[in-house]
Amino acid sequence: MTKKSVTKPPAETETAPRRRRRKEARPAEIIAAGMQEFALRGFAGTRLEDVARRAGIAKGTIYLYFEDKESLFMAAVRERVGPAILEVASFVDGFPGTTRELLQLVIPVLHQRLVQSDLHTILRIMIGEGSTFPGLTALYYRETVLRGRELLERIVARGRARGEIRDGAAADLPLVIMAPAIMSAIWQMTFMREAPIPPERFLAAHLDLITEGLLVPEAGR
Amino acid sequence: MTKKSVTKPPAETETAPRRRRRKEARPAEIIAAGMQEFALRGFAGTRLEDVARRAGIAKGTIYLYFEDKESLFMAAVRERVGPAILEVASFVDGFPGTTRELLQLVIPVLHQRLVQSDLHTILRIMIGEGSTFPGLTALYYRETVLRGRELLERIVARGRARGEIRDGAAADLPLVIMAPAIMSAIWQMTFMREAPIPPERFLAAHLDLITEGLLVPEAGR
DNA sequence: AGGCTTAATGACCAAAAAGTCAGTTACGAA
DNA sequence: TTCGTAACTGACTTTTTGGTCATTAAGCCT
Repeated sequence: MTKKSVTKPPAETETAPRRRRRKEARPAEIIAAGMQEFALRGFAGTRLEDVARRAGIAKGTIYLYFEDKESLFMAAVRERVGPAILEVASFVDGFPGTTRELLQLVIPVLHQRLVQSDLHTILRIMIGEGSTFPGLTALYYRETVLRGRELLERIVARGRARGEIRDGAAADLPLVIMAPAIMSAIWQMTFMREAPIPPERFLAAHLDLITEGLLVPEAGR
Repeated sequence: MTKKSVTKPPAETETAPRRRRRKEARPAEIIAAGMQEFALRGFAGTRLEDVARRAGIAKGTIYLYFEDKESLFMAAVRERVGPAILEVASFVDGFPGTTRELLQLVIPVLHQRLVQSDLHTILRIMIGEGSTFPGLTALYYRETVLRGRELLERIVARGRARGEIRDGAAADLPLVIMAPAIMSAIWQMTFMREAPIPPERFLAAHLDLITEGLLVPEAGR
């Protein structure tokens, strides 16, 4: 092996240039490729080399657009997560029906957004590696979790005002309303292989648990 | 720097020997130190060097007792998780009271075991890095998750037989019963810093949601 | 006290992957 | 057509860390 900083001899049909200059399109492509690799290997486990290959560029190009690996991930959070929450929030205000109907509308969307899409990837990375990267966690909390909490709180406040939601510890921590959706996302990512449970079953159980509770109304007190 | 494979010159007060031979105590100590580091940095992020320092030994000593990093983690799962589940399972059989009473007894224990103790560390690593290490996931599913599912299924079957649990999608997927506990564990590990919510609030909301449901019994249908 | 077994050590090795930069080339402007 | 800019490349450097092994010494046995 005596080659040393020698570039490859092209010598082939020069139909399409091997390189393209596409300053505008690159960032989005790199983010997309990054999310796919992050989903596969987690944050620490992802090699920028692989992200580059998936995006069809060289590793160095990534550093043209992003400071480092962490910046890339943060950019992904910003681009993907923001819109999802806003979309759900929009139809809570001014919804005409009962709380039951509202929940039956919102919870499926929650599942769809959390289990489908890239959101579950981000969720997984936050859980698994958040403590190693406090900056990521803070950003994710502000941009996603906090908005989600506000949304749920608005639903509960509305339901209470209409006399449709019981006072009690559950209503005091609206966050728990979405616990089954989170569990579903975790299950799909983690134990799908060992014991497949379709997301629809989680969704059905979720709706049933929240709207009806587990026990028969009159049983024991 | 000209030292080369030269050991340090002791030349100090020879009160206690710097090394001890303690074949029996080491494994447990290494596991304990490992769990602490895993909790702090995740699986991939943990340096065996740090585990060794925490255990007060040299890195090489770890390899005297464990094949590699993965074996160490697996040993930790086996040692910690097994007993916890069995303990809970024991008082479900032959419990005399109502399902409501049983849940009010079981769910707090679930929280305690999941949020306190090392269990939440293992949970976090499974979620975050399980897909990178399928062997770990399979072991964890067999030793923990499956046993937990069986436990919940037994509770639901018992409650149905006594006419205390409603038929419905929630009862068909007993797994969802523990969703709020998992959410609590995740919250403590991940967003504690951003927005502290004490585990007791999750526990209270959990009990309330499972036993009473969210909506007022008669509202809208 | 001397010898022997083996637990324990930590310098070292090799692999992997993040990050750098001198050189290459697409492509718009002159 | 030529030229200059800067997008792009990928070999190289650096850092990090899992895993090895020759050497040391604790502690038992005789």
